[in-house]
Amino acid sequence: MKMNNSKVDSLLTGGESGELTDKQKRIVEAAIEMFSEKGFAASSTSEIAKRAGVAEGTIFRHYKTKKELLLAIVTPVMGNLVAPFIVKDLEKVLEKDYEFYEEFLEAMVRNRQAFIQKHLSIVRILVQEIPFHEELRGQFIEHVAKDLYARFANIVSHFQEKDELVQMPPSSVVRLTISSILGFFLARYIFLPEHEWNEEEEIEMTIQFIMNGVKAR
Amino acid sequence: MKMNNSKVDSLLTGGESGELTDKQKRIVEAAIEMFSEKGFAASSTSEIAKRAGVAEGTIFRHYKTKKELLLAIVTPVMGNLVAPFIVKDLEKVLEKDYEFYEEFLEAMVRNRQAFIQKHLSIVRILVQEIPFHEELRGQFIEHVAKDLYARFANIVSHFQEKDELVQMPPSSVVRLTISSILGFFLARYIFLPEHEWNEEEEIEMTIQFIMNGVKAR
DNA sequence: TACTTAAATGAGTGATTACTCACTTTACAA
DNA sequence: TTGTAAAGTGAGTAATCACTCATTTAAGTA
Repeated sequence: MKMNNSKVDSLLTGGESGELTDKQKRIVEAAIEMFSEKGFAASSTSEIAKRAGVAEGTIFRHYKTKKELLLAIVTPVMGNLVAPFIVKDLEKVLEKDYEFYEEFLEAMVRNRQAFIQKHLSIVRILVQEIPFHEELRGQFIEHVAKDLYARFANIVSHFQEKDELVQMPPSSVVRLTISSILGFFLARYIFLPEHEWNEEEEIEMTIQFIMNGVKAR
Repeated sequence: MKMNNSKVDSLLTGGESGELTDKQKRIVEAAIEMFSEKGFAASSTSEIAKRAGVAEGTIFRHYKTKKELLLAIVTPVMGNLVAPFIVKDLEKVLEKDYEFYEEFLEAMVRNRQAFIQKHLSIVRILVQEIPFHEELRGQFIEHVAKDLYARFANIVSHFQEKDELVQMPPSSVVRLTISSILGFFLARYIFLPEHEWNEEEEIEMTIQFIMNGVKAR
């Protein structure tokens, strides 16, 4: 297996069962590969088993259904999408660490980019499967999108109060900021992954672009 | 059928066979619904036939394979994604109709938004299926992405020469512009379609945001 | 009206699928 | 070493799938 095992270790062992058995790891790894390459619906448990080097029945020893396997893979990653925003005493952290919105923005973009890079296949699965799975979409909206918007809006308010950002509904600043970043990440990682991207330059440019778009005038 | 038939008429009859028969139309409409709701792989020809009110074999009278049905649906729409940019004598059109990049941008965003709205289900299918179908992705890259970038870059150059836009590689301006718009459209139509969007306001805001990001300083 | 061609049908086909379960193998404790 | 529980296996199951094709129906022409 050429798979980078840190992908399995770092996020998928936080469950109630703790450590995954070797075979379970291989099942998860094979499923991650297949789901991201072919999509959930076009990936058969038979092929996942073959790829993992286990019997098909073994998959169902560990996961009741094929869908449960999918959810076990994407749920932790989805839960972590908002991670940088879940900080106690956010105001204090902002005051201490980020004098300007630009600094916060840069830290956040780089942090999320590193996260995406690290869990690329799983993020791909998430993006690709959300339109087709009600429970996934429901979770995404309730536990990611809403939370992200609310917390991010607080951050924007913080910098608006320092007259750093343009006076506009915070949720609008959030929406514009996220759209730009999302548009870049999706093109970069989902739609045109083979394109030659100068990542560093694109990130820098995106941040400047966003800053020019939302700074106080 | 509650389906708006203009979706079938306006883009899917330009083929070599001209008019579609009534049953063919119903097959296409049912397939559009199913593919966009469930994805290609999870949509069965049996269910498409049932939804269209025809026998399953009828699908294969008109389309050799299920994949051919998919391609017949998305290919015309994909070909039209670049339509606004395929104009003879582009320079003359720009000089005559668009004094500022902002005017061009607004016209283009509204035009594409109207197009997406009109062919929403098909655009959804396209976006959802591109990661899984090599030929789709190949076509998208060769006939849409590259063309769009090249032509858009010419447009940006045009306005840069008028000192209207910041001096930066045209392809970068294109990338930033498209990322913002793409991010908005994807959130609006694919990831969070149930959210209450004030479309007019969001478009206006997005255009101002982009202009602030790329206008000459 | 009869004949021919085209369109549509639906039963059938071989393959594939998610999952089950009887059996086998492995791991652990006494 | 023996016994028990856990993990793993792979043949089998009922259902589903994309597609075929013999037959029926519909449409058009003379």
